[in-house]
Amino acid sequence: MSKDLMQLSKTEASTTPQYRQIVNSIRKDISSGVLKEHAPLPSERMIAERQKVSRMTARRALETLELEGLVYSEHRRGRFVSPPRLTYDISNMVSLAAHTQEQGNSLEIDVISSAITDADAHVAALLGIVPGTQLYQYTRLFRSKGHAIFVETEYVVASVCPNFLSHNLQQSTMKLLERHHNVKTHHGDVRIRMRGMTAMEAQWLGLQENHAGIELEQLVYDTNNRRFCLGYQIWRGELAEFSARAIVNQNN
Amino acid sequence: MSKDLMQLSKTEASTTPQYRQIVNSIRKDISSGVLKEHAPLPSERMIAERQKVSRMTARRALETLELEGLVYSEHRRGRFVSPPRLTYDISNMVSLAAHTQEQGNSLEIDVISSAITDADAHVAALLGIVPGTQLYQYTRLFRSKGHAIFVETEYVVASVCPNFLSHNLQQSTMKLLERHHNVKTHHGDVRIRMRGMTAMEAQWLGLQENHAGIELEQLVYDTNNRRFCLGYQIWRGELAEFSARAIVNQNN
DNA sequence: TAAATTTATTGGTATATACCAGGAAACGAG
DNA sequence: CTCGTTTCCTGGTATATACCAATAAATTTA
Repeated sequence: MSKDLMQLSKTEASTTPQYRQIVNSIRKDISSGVLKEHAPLPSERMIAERQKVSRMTARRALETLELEGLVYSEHRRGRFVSPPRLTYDISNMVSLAAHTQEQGNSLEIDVISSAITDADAHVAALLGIVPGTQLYQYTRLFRSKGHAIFVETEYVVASVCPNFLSHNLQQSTMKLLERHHNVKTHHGDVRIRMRGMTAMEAQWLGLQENHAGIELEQLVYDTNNRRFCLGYQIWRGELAEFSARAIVNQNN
Repeated sequence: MSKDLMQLSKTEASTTPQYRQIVNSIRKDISSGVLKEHAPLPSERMIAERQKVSRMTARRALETLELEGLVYSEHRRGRFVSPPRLTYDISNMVSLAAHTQEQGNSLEIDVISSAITDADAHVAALLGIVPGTQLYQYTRLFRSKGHAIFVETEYVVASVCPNFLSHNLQQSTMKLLERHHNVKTHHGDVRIRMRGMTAMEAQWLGLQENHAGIELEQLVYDTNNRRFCLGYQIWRGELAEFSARAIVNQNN
């Protein structure tokens, strides 16, 4: 046994699990720039063969990198290096698109569906309306440079904006409401939580079911302190970063 | 083949993967209350035997439930039902402990370590000080009803609060700074992101490496608009929910 | 050339097996 | 009754194998 190998056996080789050694090696390749953003990683079988491990071990290594957020997987296409996170200022509810473009990132919007629906118990409770009230509901996919970032579903109280769905929804809906329906956004109550994606959400984003995501719930109030919109964004967890400014309450 | 089985084969049995059927069945047990919060789930081997699947399949089912946030795993002890999330209002930087207790939840604080250190490049850049500046650094574990929730590491500029570490750190440090060092918190810049836990963090929280977590970074300013504290909280992802109020900027 | 088909590659699901290491409870000795 | 040891149970790591399903590229066909 060479001196080098003996060194290894005292440090990494013996104590660190094999799959974790693979993780470390790939992590190095990513941080050093050998693997650039959106570059495909070697496949499970490739790693298994080259590193002389079973495919399941290679797989475990790649899944670990996904958990860490360094890598994402497109369903049955392969795994790729995650790009840097997109920071979303939660104070900026009015025009995410414009703001993102200022940061130098493009932001494309696809309308997946739009419809008139009746409020179910959950939505009604949050919006403070009676169940059954008419709502406009629409789901949109947000992409940056062609890569899907998050999906948003919004529920708007229909009575405040007749014929709302006749607008082109590939733009800020808050601005639409202000311009055409005289609804001025005053503030929003925001909640952020982590959860796995549903089959549908994963499909929209081109990922696999249960991909780790961050949900952002927004309950939007107008200047008369009336709730008129409820929105749910589900972000690819590895891409999201939320920023906010917290002001300390004086009478504390 | 019985009529029941034929029904199944058209709906779940044939199309849905076995591990996902197990997931669904356990999910039902949780939502229906058969399995209560912190109750132990059946072990991998138990599920494998009872459902007549291999242990790896049972394991996959349990890992999926972890990803969904319904279940958490304590290192080599077993898996348990996640309790409801704890909501943390990010505007309330001053006294999380007091606020949490108002909600009816206890919050215990353990001091894991505390020391005097020199600012590294990263911390220095965020705090706007020169690298090497003296800092107080301490790490604390926050628990509710005995269950670990998150770990926090804070860096406080030493010059603003001489002998800070002589205080009992099992309380709000912002209040300590205000009371004893005349440092008044004015606001904080907060960032929230998802990431896997390091080996150390996982150990502190009694979880396994790479458990999905949410990191909350807080850069705290005093009333003179000077940055004096940088904090990192890493929450168990399945337990965290962050709330905030976003005020729309008038000149938008 | 354009459309349809075949083929190779990728990840997804699943089994059966083996050994290791940490935690907890049962047990036995002082 | 308490302290230390043993034993059992848990998840953690790892291999080797098999077949499926979706994608994408290569190839054939019209």
